[in-house]
Amino acid sequence: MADINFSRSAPPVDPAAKAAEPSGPDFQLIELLFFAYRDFVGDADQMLARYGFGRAHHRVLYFVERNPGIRVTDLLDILRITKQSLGRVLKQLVDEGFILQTPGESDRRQRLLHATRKGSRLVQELAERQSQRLEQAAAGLDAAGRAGARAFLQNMIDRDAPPRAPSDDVA
Amino acid sequence: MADINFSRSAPPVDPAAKAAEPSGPDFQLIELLFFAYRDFVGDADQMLARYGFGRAHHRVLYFVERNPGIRVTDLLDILRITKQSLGRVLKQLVDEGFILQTPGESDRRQRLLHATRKGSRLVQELAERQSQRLEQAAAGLDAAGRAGARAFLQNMIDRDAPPRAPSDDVA
DNA sequence: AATTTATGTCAGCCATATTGACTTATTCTG
DNA sequence: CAGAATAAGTCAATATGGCTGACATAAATT
Repeated sequence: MADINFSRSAPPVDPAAKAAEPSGPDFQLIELLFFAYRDFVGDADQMLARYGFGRAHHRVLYFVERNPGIRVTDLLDILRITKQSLGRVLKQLVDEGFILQTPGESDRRQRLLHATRKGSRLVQELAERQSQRLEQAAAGLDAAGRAGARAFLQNMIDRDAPPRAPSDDVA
Repeated sequence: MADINFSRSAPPVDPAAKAAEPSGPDFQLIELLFFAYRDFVGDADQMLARYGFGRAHHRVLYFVERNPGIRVTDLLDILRITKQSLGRVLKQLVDEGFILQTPGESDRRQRLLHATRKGSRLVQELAERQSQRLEQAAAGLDAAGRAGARAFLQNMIDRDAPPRAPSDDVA
């Protein structure tokens, strides 16, 4: 694969060519994000396959573990998927004992979601593997660099949760 | 959605709680990556929909634009998909005049790929929109922070392109 | 009592990816 | 040169994870 222009090989951008500012889009950074995220989720994909799960299961289980007792509606808002899409993977996670549903105390229509011990353990395993990659990536950086990386990602996120049309799906 | 534990709302991690180190996986950073990447690709998705394209088309067109004259095999190696998957979107991009195929000069089995002017223009538009988000995210950072963000992403990427089994698909 | 809300479900469709099996050119090699 | 290897393409079937639309049920609200 001679002379392919992506991150793993020679950097396409000469760091010394700083003079002419109107250099257009930062292709290097765009590619960095693409490859970094791919490898990042790839870690989890491998482990999930051993359970017969996919990324969708990971996301659901993750946010349930991180938000114990979350309502279905709120989970849908975080994931930004439809309840039909959620339903399929959630059912599997419940059937296989990774998530538990309990009726809401004040509102018994709710089916509040909790990770079981088994579910928590899986989330933990997955997070540890992903965190390992993140720690190694941060290892070469000083405090300012690490803070910068975190702040950069934080700033990339839309401030205002893009408004849902008032009667979207949760109608 | 009271008290949901994700990046947009109150940070789950108290920055002052620095004492006990064995704090486990960095959930905050994991979530930051998830939401940041989602919004990042969301920008492109919107524009692509106007052309009847999806993310797969974007990736193909992007790497062709960035690697003019690339061979199909090398594109497959970058994208890490099968030629059948590539075939579908590549055909559309060629049929609709975004990509051009030219026979290799020394090896006429090759169908070297080039973005047409139309294709380049679309890549540019998409990259500008994505770059705008990246620039805004970097705007609040000093030089050290920006360098840190870039280095962090770079370090997240697997050094060694994970070895393909010697006769994987390109058989 | 009527309406709204929270949740779930059926059916069908789309986009993207996979495996496996073959075909057609063309190049390389013994 | 004959045969093997390589570059590319194609057909068919399947999986995953999304989507829309149409309903159903139970519980809460008005």
